[in-house]
Amino acid sequence: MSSQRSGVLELAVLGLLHETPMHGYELRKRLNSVLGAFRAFGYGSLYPCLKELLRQGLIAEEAPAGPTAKPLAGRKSKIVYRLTAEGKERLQDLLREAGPASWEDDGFGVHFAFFGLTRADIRMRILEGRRSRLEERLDSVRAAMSRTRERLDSYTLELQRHGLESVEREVRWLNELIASERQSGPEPGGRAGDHTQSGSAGTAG
Amino acid sequence: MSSQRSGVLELAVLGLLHETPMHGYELRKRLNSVLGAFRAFGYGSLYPCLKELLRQGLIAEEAPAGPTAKPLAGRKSKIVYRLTAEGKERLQDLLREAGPASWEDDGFGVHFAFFGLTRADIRMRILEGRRSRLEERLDSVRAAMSRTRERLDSYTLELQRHGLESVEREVRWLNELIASERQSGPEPGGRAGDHTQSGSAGTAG
DNA sequence: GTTAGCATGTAAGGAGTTACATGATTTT
DNA sequence: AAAATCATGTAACTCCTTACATGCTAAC
Repeated sequence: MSSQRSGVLELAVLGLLHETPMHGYELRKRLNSVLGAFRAFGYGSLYPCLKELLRQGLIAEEAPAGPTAKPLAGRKSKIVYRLTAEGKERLQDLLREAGPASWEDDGFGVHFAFFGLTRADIRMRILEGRRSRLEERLDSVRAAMSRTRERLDSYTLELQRHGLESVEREVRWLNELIASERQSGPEPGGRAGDHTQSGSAGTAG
Repeated sequence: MSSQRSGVLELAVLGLLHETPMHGYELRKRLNSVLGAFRAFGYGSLYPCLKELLRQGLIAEEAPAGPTAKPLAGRKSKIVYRLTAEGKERLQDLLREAGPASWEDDGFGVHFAFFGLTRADIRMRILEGRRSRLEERLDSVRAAMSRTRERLDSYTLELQRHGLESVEREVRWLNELIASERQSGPEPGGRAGDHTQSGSAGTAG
């Protein structure tokens, strides 16, 4: 029955509101701009999510700046949301989560979008996790392709070929990112702490 | 409450059973081999789907070959499914559907996997529909990127860049496929009819 | 003064996923 | 006869999508 417990949206909303307060409509545009090519949300997902985050006290309505700037007559105008202290904590928790969910397609994209707020060691774990996940996929597809060369017509083969190449391409991309991360913050001891950005998302192409 | 009305699974299952009868376990493996890198299903999706297709009379249990080859004592062994006449009709209907659903990520992949069973004119419409869809996406992402160059950190930018490149790559792939299709079957008049394969999924790289 | 776009929401439901439960068959 | 793996199934749940309903605000 609704409630939007977790999912990518929660992280995305908290992450965006961490930058600056915003109202829903604006949030949605920015959401689809940041997640860009690989994910899109509609209002039907966003507003229920905001409602739930509000209920949990992770976000709050911003007090309207000017003194009685339109005294909200029948209650229907822009509602600007901001992150609460609990919301910031929750965001940090989500950003520290480096489990399987962070290397599935959806989870990875959103986590990556907020790498700027993520600790270097977590970034590395997510990048490596994602890479293993993709390599598993490559293995199983390649295995399936060689198994008796299951009679496949040319279109199916072409689809497989293109799929494989896409995944291989992403693996190369991850390799570059990982190399670039190692350069900027080798994490010498068991260090853990500040999460200010330090990696520069390699222009290593 | 369940029922699996449409969705990609129905097409995929009917398409696979069109080649040859199979039981569920086998079907699932082949499913994940054909759809390979871009989609995977579990039993929790497949079996309810088979159940529903059975209910609709689109598939049927194959009569066990040998005479009373294990008289199915407590009913628990391999169940081989085959396509019925209605199932074949339904498959043809699905293969003729070239609407928005056929150029979204999921729908496109599955439709493409069965291009061998699809009429040439429909193939073309789907390829072109997919291409427009991706070009829309490119436009909106590029627009978002240039709009005041929304302050984005380096990771977000890197994500956008990689996303754009992936989509551009797919567009190029589609262009090659479309060119290759035009060569083999230019569809001279208002021709419509046979759906035997004739395109050869261009090795035009 | 009416179209167009900004802004907020809800109800119903689709399409799978997860976790579980269980039996049959082959391998060691 | 124990372990692995083949094989089938269900209940509960998740997360989002679609379609709808509404009102405000600026431009023409």
